[in-house]
Parts: sequence; structure tokens; C-alpha cells
Amino acid sequence: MSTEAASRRGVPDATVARLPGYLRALTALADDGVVSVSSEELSALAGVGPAKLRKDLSHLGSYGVRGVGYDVTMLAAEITEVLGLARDWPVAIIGMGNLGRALAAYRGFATRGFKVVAVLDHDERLVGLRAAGLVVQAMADLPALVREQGLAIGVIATPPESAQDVADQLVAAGVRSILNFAPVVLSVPGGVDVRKVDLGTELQILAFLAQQRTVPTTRTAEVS
Amino acid sequence: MSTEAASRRGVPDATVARLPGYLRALTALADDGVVSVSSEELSALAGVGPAKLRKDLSHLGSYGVRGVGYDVTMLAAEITEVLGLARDWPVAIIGMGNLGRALAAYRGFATRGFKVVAVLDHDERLVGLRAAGLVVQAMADLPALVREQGLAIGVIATPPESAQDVADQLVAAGVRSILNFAPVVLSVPGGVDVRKVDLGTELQILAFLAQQRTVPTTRTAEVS
DNA sequence: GTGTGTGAAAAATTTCACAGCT
DNA sequence: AGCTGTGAAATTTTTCACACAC
Repeated sequence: MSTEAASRRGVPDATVARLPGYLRALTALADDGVVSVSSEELSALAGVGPAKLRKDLSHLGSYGVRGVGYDVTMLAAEITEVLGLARDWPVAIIGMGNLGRALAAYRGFATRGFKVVAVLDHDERLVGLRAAGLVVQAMADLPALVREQGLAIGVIATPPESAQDVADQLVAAGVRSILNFAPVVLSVPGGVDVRKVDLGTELQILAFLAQQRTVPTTRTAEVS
Repeated sequence: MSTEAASRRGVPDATVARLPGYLRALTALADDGVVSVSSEELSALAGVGPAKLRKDLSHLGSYGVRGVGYDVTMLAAEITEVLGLARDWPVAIIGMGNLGRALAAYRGFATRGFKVVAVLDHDERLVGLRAAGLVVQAMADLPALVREQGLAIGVIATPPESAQDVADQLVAAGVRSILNFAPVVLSVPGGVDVRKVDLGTELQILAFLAQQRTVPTTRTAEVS
């Protein structure tokens, strides 16, 4: 019954991208014992405008009370449901370089509905060693992980040269969700979702914005 | 002269966000000795549609030749210019935990117009130790870094509890570009740009998409 | 009175399709 | 003939403003 508007297709992408932020804010409020929030307060915590928040939430259904606000616990539960975080998602991290090890050690997976069930590396010399409490496995173990652990999400933390190869192996093993930290565009068959996190891109965007501050604007004959 | 449409305000945000991808593809092509590309080829390498690529590039000016394509070197130079990467941007990484050390060790800053000039940590016990070839500095050194090294970008890789505090110190020291890896919404004064990279958010979006595949669609009475 | 939910308007982004330059 | 550059259309996202429920 918690599924209604929830499972209906039609939550806009832009909204989905903001739901994790709302969930985080709600979780923090719940931890502080707060029972109810207004769109004004919640939106401030999430760093968006109140109107946007209300519009976003309206796509999930009516979980607020007019004149009052939103029930923190109930709304958090609903967003958890919509995002599919009611269950735990088994995650594997591939590539035990600096980044891979840092990701493996990252606490916060557990608290957000994810469980790192394996770390793997292409390099035979690393297989068998321990990283963040897990034994590094070989790439050949992927199919078994999918079969036996229900592995659903692969995180690629390899150098760019190996990323496509790893992606192919993940797909072949049946993984259909990939988070890619390597600075390359992966090509995958339809039905597989890839999201990319790229440090370089973010810095370059910051550089653009910083430069624009320095050279404010070319006065483009704004003589009215 | 390389500045024309380049420095004019009015490059859409969505376009700016894609320029780093184009630049990366162009750099790879140049390394392979390719002289000219069509929008079709370049867009495929960057993972977007050809029409979108052409529209994006049109905001920078006319750098293609009809019937031929784009000059790889020239276009790369132009995008470099527009993004403000003609100069090197001094970067500091704050927080020498797992993630901070991984970021500090990340090669790829140098090749993209950034230089890590300092790594710092709030913890006095880490100050003076070495991380990725740099001596860890104290937070109190920030103003000097800005003054003497021209530090322009701060990367926050601390636990969430300290992130706002670090942001405040960065801003106080004069840094106006922040890349935040901590899962919190930072509040900063106007004129300061913050971009956020959040592993948890990306995974949660993947979970949503994966779940939607599982429960394709609630058949919403599509009886036509 | 108060704050949500939402149509409608505005703005931004994407896609189309073709004129125009080489 | 071939491929860019771009108006115009289509789509998505954001913002507004107010009726409505409590």
C-alpha cells in the first residue's frame, strides 16, 4: 500500500536527482527528534527553493498537511520507498588503487541502503590481500557474486584504460547499474544505467565560473 | 584575439557542464594525431548527440568548417580558453583521510590545468607528515597559501561534521571556488561557487533506476 | 491564519530540419 | 556532395501565485 503514486512512472529526472538530498535532510531532522517540517525549512536544509521542493514532492503524492507541513518520518519513509532503498543493494568496487581503497573504506554505504559485498582487482598480485576488511577477489569471480550475493551495482575505480573492459565484464556478469569514476565515456548496451563521477570535470566547471568572475562580462553594448 | 564570443557571458550552464567532456575527447584525438573531426564522431566520443554538440559549440563561436568538420587542435585550444584552463589553477585539498589522500595522489590534476599546491588537515597530529609528496599543513596556513601561492580552489574531503567549518575558513582566507565531497549542504556567501560530488546521491539514483527496471511500470490504465 | 498542492506562466534545454558555406 | 550553424518547434524544468484544506 505504500506504493501508489510511488511506483508510477513519471517522476521527472530532475526530481529524482534531488530526492537523495531531501532524504538526507529528513534523516538528520529525525535524528534530532524533529517531528514536522515546512517546505520552507526542509528546502533550506536541502539547498533548494521551497516551491521546487513542493513541486518535487507533489510527484510522489500528498504527504504534507496544509497549514502544518510534512511529517518527517512518514516523508522519509516514502522517499526511501520511491528510491528503492527499502531493500539493501549489494555493491562491488572494482579497482583497488588509491581511490578504490578509499571508497571501500567509506562508511556511509551502510547507512544509505548499500552494502559493499566485494572488492575486486584485475591485478592477480592484489587478489587475496585485504582491503577495508574484505579479501580482494579476481574479476573472474563476478558471475558468482551476481548469482550468489545478488550483486546489482558495480563501482569502477580503475585507471581509464581498463574502465571499458571492466564495464564489459560487469555487464556480461549481469550487473545493470554502474557508477564510473574513470574519466572515460563507457559504452554499454541498452538497459544498463551508467552514472559518472568526474573530479576533473567538476574542477573545470569551477575554473570556468572563477574565470567568469575575474572577467565579469564583455560589455556587449548594453546601451538601452 | 582568441577571445571573442569566448569571453562573452551567455554560455548556458548545461553547455559548460559538457565542455570538459568535449575537451577530453579532443585531447585524446590530438594524441592520436587526428587532425579533423565531424560533429558525428566527436559527439559519439563524448557520449552526446551530434545536434547537441553543434549547438553547444555554436555558443563559443564558429570553429568548424562546413562540409569538413572541426580542426581538433584549434577547437581544443578554444575550449581550453573558454574554460579558463589556459592558466594553471592552484588547488588545496583539505582533509587527509582516506578520500583526501586518494585525491592528493590522483594524477590527472596536472594534465587538466590544476596543481595541488597544498594538502591540509585540522588534526595537529597529521600536520608535518607527508602525503602524496606534500607536507600536510595546518588550517592556519590557508591565508598564506592564498597570498603566496594564489590558491584559488579548495577541495573539501573531510567528514561531514567539519565541512562547514572548513568552508568558512576557506572563504575567510579568500578562496571562492569549493569542491565539496562531504555529504552536506554548505552555506557560503554570494560570489562563492560550490560544487558537490556525492557518492551516496549517485548510488541512490542508480538504485531508483534499477528498481524502476524491476517494476517496469504500474499499468496506469493505458487502455486506448 | 498557515502552509501545502497545483494549474499556469516563464525559462532553460533539447531536438529537429534545413539553409548555407566549402 | 557533405557537414556545420541555427532558427523554430518540442520538451523539460523552474518559478509563480493562489485556491484549498486544516
